Amino acid sequence: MERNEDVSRRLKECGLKGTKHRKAILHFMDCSKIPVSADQVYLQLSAQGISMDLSTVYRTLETMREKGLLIKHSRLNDTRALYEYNRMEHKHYLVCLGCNKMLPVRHCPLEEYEKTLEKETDFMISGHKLAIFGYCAECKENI
Amino acid sequence: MERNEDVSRRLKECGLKGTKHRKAILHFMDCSKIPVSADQVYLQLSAQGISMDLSTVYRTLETMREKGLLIKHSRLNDTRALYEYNRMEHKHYLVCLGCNKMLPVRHCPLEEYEKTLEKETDFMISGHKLAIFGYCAECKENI
DNA sequence: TTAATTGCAAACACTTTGCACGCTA
DNA sequence: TAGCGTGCAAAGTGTTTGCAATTAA
Repeated sequence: MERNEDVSRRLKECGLKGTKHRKAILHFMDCSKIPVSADQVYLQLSAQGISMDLSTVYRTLETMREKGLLIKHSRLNDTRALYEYNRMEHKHYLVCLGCNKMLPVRHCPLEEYEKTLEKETDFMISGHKLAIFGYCAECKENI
Repeated sequence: MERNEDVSRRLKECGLKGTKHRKAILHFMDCSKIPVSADQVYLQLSAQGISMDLSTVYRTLETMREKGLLIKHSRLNDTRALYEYNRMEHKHYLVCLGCNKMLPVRHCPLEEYEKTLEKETDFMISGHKLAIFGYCAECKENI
C-alpha cells in the first residue's frame, strides 16, 4: 500500500484529514490519465464499492483544488467541469466534441505571444486557456 | 432609420420574422463592441423601454446563433455565456478576471500550430478556443 | 389566415449550501 | 474531545422548454 501512504502524506501536507473518502478520491485522480468530472469520480468509486454522496465529491474536489492538489477545467465544452491531478506542468488539451474527452498536449505555443500582447494592450496578463477542438480517433469514425 | 432597415433585411435573409424584439436585439448586438450576456441584453433593452421576457432573449440569441448572425462564447470564465455579432473574423479574446469583460484581439497565433498538431495526433481538428486571462486597465488598479 | 414568435411558469443540469451527526487527529 | 468531514435535502444559477395566446407575413 505504498500508494495509499503517499496519498495520505499529500493530504496531511495540505492540512487535510486523511479520511477514507479523500484518500480514495485523490488516489483515483492520481491514476486518471485524463481530466474527469465529479460525476465520473462518483460513479467509478461507486463501482469500486466506495460509496459517498455526490456533494461530498464536489466538496472534496473543490477543496483539493484550493490546496493546489488538483486543477479545474471549467466547462470547456459547455458541459460539466473536469478536474485532474496537478502535476505542475503547463499544458493544453485536445477536446473531443464527440465524447468530451480531453487529451493533453505538452507543447505551449503561446509563451512568447503573451509577452507581445501585454506590451500592445493595457491588460495585465495572468495566464491563458487554450483548448483545441475536434474529434478523437474513435469519434471521428462516427460523424 | 437606415440601421433599422438593415437589421430587418438581415433577419429576412435568414428566414426570420422581423419582430420588434428581434430587431431590437440584433441592433443592440450590432452596436456592442464586445460580447454580452443574455442578461445584459435583457437589462439594457429594458432600460431603453423595450421590455421582453428573459426566455425570449435566450431563445432569440440562440436562434440568431444558429443562423450565423451571432457567435456564442460558452461560459469561458465559468460564468454566463456571452454572445457577439458575427463579423466573420477569426479572433481571440482577453478576458478580464475582474469584470468578465472580453476584449477582442485580431491576430491568431495558432493557425500553423494546428496543422502540426493534426499531423502528430489522431485528432481531426476542427477549431480552437483561446482565451487569455488577466486584468483590464480599470480592474488591475483595484487588485 | 396561419405558422412563427412570445410570455409565463415550470423544468433542467450542474453545482453549492445549511445543518445535524460522525469520525480523525 | 474539538473541530473537520459527511450525508441528506434543499436551494442556487444559468438556461431550456411546453403551452396557450399573440402577431407578422
